[in-house]
Amino acid sequence: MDSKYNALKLENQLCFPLYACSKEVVKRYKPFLDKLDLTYTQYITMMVLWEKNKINVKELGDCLYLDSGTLTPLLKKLEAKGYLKRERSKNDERNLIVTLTEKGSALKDDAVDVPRQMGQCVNLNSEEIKTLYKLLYKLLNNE
Amino acid sequence: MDSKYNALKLENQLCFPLYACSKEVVKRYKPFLDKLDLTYTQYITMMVLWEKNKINVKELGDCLYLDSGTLTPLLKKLEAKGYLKRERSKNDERNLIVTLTEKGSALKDDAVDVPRQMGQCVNLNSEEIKTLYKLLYKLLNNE
DNA sequence: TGCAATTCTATTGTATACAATTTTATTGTC
DNA sequence: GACAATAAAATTGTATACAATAGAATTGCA
Repeated sequence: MDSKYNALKLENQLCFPLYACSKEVVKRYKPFLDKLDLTYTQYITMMVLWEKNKINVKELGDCLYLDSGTLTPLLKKLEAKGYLKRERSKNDERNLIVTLTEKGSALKDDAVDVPRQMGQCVNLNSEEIKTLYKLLYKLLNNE
Repeated sequence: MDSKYNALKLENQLCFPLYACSKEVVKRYKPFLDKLDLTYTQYITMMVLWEKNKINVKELGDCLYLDSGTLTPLLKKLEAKGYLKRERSKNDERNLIVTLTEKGSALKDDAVDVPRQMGQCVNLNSEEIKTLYKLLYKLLNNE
């Protein structure tokens, strides 16, 4: 049953479970994030802001592995919801600085329970999670 | 430095490296798939067809974790490229059967080298790949 | 200083994803 | 056989992603 095409089978790919798993996990977030009126991408964007308070689009993109083509419309939506402000840097007008508003900051308290709730949707023990985490970052950074 | 917000840091999430890694790996496929004029999603769709030759949209969606909203336009594009045929089942007109064409079948020989080329873009040894693979499927199926 | 190269954000165009709904066909039940 | 329930695709609407390009500001250097 061995052929030169074996490597082309979906079940022999590493990429596919990665792709499918990523979508699946994002989907499991949905019920929790719906309550906050955030999409997954909006959620991880807010996460960065909760840590940094203020950041420009370039740095945000470096954190999230996203470019301005994705971030510009996303940040406009989060601004429309009142969670952040977008304004050009005084020092360098090329930079757009994103700042958390009061409302955006307050949302952090509503979100604080999401990671624990998600943890209960994942049937891996802490050892497995640690291993998976390390392998993913190794692959991501191609060390 | 410990606060109730620690769990909300991006670096403490499992979901994030999963999400970022999935996109990164798809991106590494691009140069190889460009030569075949296939996107990543089109590529994994063709993979299923190379194995099954003939399949309906529902089963294809079960294999790929995609629904008709994604698959219908994608299959129309692959049909336009001449790689497959789309026709209703005679037995049950609800089912749309997707069948590989000669041209689609021939593409398999051009694609056969892609997995090996991709393997060289991934800096994990075979043990790590096996571990990662198992953990991803465990998470995906939530066993 | 002048201006080419670079940097940063926004825009455009294409391709997913997926929830919700609609359309069409088939099944199950009385 | 009528018809409600179910099933499969397609459609609609919204939100990413990202390559390629454009536009504006800044930098570097002859």
